[in-house]
Amino acid sequence: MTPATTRDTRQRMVAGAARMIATSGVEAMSLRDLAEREGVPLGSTYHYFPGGKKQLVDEAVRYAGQTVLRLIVDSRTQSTRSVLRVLADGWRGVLERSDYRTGCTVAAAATSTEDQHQEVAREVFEEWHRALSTTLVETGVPERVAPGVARTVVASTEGALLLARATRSVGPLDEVVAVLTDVVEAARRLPR
Amino acid sequence: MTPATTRDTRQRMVAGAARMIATSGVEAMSLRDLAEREGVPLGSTYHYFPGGKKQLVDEAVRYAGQTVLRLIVDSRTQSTRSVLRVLADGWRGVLERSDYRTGCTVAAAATSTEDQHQEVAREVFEEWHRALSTTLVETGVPERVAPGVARTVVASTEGALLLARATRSVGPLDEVVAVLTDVVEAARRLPR
DNA sequence: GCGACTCTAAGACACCTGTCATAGCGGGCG
DNA sequence: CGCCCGCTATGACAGGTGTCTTAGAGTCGC
Repeated sequence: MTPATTRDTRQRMVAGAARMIATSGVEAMSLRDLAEREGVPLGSTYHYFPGGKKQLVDEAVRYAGQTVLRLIVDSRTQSTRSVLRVLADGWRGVLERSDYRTGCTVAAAATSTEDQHQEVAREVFEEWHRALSTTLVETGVPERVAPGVARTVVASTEGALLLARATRSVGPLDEVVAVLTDVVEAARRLPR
Repeated sequence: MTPATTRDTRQRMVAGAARMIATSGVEAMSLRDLAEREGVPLGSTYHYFPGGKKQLVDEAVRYAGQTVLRLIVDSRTQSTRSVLRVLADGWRGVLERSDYRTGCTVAAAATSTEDQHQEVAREVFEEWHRALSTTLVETGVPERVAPGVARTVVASTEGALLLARATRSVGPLDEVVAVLTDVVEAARRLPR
């Protein structure tokens, strides 16, 4: 076996924390629960994360952010499916796999009481927005309106996720994506 | 003095809880903090709310929901300002008064770990959606597309609120409302 | 005035939280 | 082999949480 234990345990904690945060929120995520659920010792938490829970949360949020960012960036090459569809399918999977209990890790960080986590959430949201803007421009949306449309896509996706969790159905997500698709199509027809 | 103490103290707790939930989330809202901040005795909590924290939270969420619902319904009469502007101005006030720390009580309930609170959030969201749908239809949006547009308005407003908090600026709210306005206008031009 | 009842005051209870210290296992390197 | 060091295991600590009890103050109607 490779000396993968270290990286492995650490990575497992980050991924597990991301999921738990997306389900319960930052404050309600307990280190004991996480350690138990991931089968790692609680005592080791401060070995891997000397900064304690705050550091672990920040890394989890960045990790979750990168996962979504990759979705957005990768969608640029597969021209058959639009960014909207890729995003919607990704979130649909998260919702269905968790029985509509898990949402967005970054959104949870944004509503944390800790300023530090809100700041990280801000940075991730900004990354998403930039990538989305670029993608939209590349698919024919005028540069002038792309930022506003991209912001709306980010916002309404997060909102739809919220409604989907409360409703325990993907309905809201589908409805919102349908409207959003029209918005992007209309934007593409605008004069450059 | 009128015997307003009872109603007063109770009402103060509900309103205070709504604000604290919108700021810190359901789980992070502490009954001790609330009692101290509102100048009411902690011991009396279970006199007014025999169901404990859960009952208080549910009432706070319904109270916050009704406040927004009234905004939507009332906007029907004042024809000069569209629902979107009324909603945006309301949220802008909440954000600015709290230094971008307070969001939506109902959204906080929707991300709670307690199923009971998620259910209440669902009901409130549904109320908003119905009222908004009706308003949109009355202002010329075809009945066929109104539900989808209304859902998108609710979702993107919630999402914009999230982004505004993380960004500590009303920018996202304004951007989203601008796009949303175009969406509604376009919907009005659709064949009935 | 007096009884009844609403509300307050204070505190105790069990539980859970993040944090950290200390002792011990275990395997890779010299 | 023997040492060192990354990692684990265990448990303690202080502080915070929702909850509930018990005793007392205050006030209203009769």
